[in-house]
Amino acid sequence: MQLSIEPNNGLAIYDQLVRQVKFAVAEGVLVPGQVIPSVRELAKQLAINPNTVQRAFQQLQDEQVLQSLRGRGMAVCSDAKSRCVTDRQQLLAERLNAVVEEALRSGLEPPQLREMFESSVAKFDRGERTIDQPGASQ
Amino acid sequence: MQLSIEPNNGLAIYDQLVRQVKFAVAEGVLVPGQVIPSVRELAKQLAINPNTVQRAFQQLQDEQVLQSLRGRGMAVCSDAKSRCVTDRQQLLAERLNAVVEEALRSGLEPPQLREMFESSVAKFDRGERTIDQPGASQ
Amino acid sequence: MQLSIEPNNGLAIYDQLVRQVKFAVAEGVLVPGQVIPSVRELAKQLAINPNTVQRAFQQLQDEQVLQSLRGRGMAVCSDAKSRCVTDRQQLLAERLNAVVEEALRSGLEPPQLREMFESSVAKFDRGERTIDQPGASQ
Amino acid sequence: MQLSIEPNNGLAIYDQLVRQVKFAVAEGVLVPGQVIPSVRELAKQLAINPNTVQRAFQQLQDEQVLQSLRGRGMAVCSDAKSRCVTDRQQLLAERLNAVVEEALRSGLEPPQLREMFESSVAKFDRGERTIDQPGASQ
DNA sequence: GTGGTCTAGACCACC
DNA sequence: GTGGTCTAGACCACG
Repeated sequence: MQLSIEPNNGLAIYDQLVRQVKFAVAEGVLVPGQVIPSVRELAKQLAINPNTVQRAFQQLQDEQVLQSLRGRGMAVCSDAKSRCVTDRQQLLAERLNAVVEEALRSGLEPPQLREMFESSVAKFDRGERTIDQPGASQ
Repeated sequence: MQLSIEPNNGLAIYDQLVRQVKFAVAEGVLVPGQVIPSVRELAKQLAINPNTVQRAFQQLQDEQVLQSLRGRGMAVCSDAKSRCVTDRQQLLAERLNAVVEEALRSGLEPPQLREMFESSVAKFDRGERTIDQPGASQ
Repeated sequence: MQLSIEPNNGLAIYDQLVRQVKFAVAEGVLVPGQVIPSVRELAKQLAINPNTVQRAFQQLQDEQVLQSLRGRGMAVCSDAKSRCVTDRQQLLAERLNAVVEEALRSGLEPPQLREMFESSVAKFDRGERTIDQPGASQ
Repeated sequence: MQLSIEPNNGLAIYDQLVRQVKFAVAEGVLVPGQVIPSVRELAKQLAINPNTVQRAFQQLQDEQVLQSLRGRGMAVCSDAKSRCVTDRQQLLAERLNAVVEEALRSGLEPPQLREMFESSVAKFDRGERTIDQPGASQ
């Protein structure tokens, strides 16, 4: 698993962790049953406070994405994948809706908005990404 | 001018005000030179603290959208409109970019994303909006 | 007498008036005994609030630069000139002192400061002034 | 870091703080990356309201002199020094220009002004300062 | 009346 | 512990 945090991007660090873990599960990078690195391990690796990792794990446990295996660590819940997939879909849909609504309400015409949208897709295709994701193109 | 604040939507109140004023200027609801309602007036009208309004106005002054006329009130800067228009365009583009990038990075294929996008546009066209805009549906 | 006000230069309007009148007296543009334009006249001419002019005159009266002649208007006090001259000198000296002190305290060396000073003098000589003063160069 | 505020000197307290912090960065008293005392700490130390300190810090953040490290404090931006140095130079130049211009416009002749200037420099050299600077006389 | 500043005290999210 | 936001109420300078 490859996690990365961006301080000061407006999102809380623990929130970035929660989202990234969910995404990893949704995409199959993390499979149900798999034991993930310990709190201390991750904290050291990401150079953040262990409390912050702990908080993210707590939330993931509350949402039944992770479960604690006594003495062995945290593992991905067996039924987490479907939950994460739909979670992500819904989250994306909501955000997309919000942006589209604001754009149209502010007077932008659908054709212009469509153009902006296609431009964003094209920009991604050209490999302009804010965060590198090695191997993501395969 | 019709301002409205939504508490607890994640955005600070003063930030909501800043954005709404900028949008109003961008759309011509507020025209350059126009003197806007006083701090106390707006605070009473929106049922928030005058300091909060003051803070928003301060930021708008820093960004050269408003200017203070000593003893007379706050007025829209003469060259504020173009600034606000480009501001809004850029802000929307950034948010759209972010959503698109996240969607594609998480494995969604462009065709599916396009479908979601069109669905959002259609939903808006059908008049499903979080905030009513009287008469906007025709 | 030629007065001019610059709104929003940080200085209060009534203060600008006070200073300009004092300067005019110091330079002999206004001579002792001379009756100056009425409050209403000046207010209309400068497009400012009569209250503001009144306030400036009040202060000038307090400082014995102007005196009210019942039914005739405000006139320059007979002994105002010397007072205004020294006033101005002292004011300038204080401000110059303050700038020099801050510059030197912040580590700037006297030669460099001298250079800045001469550059300012030269800039003025070249006619680069923030406020036009027609005929001032003769 | 040694900050001090002078109430009622015409400048707002938060503005005095902003300037002093910038100066401290410009002179290297505060170095990039350094975490400065907390809002509450400074407020207690200077006997002013935490909100006032917070306001100054907010402005310094807007000007990219400080950055907030969530939960850890405020730190000097890595590229703040050069910005602060030029800021200060420019500010001093502007003030010097203003004084020189006013002096010359009011009829003072360059030689006399030069004399006043040298007198200010000499006064500083003799150690007459409004604020003590221990050891600065050597 | 207007904006600008400051204080006091509270609550929140984050580390 | 940290910074960030908000409220309540006060005082000032200005027009």
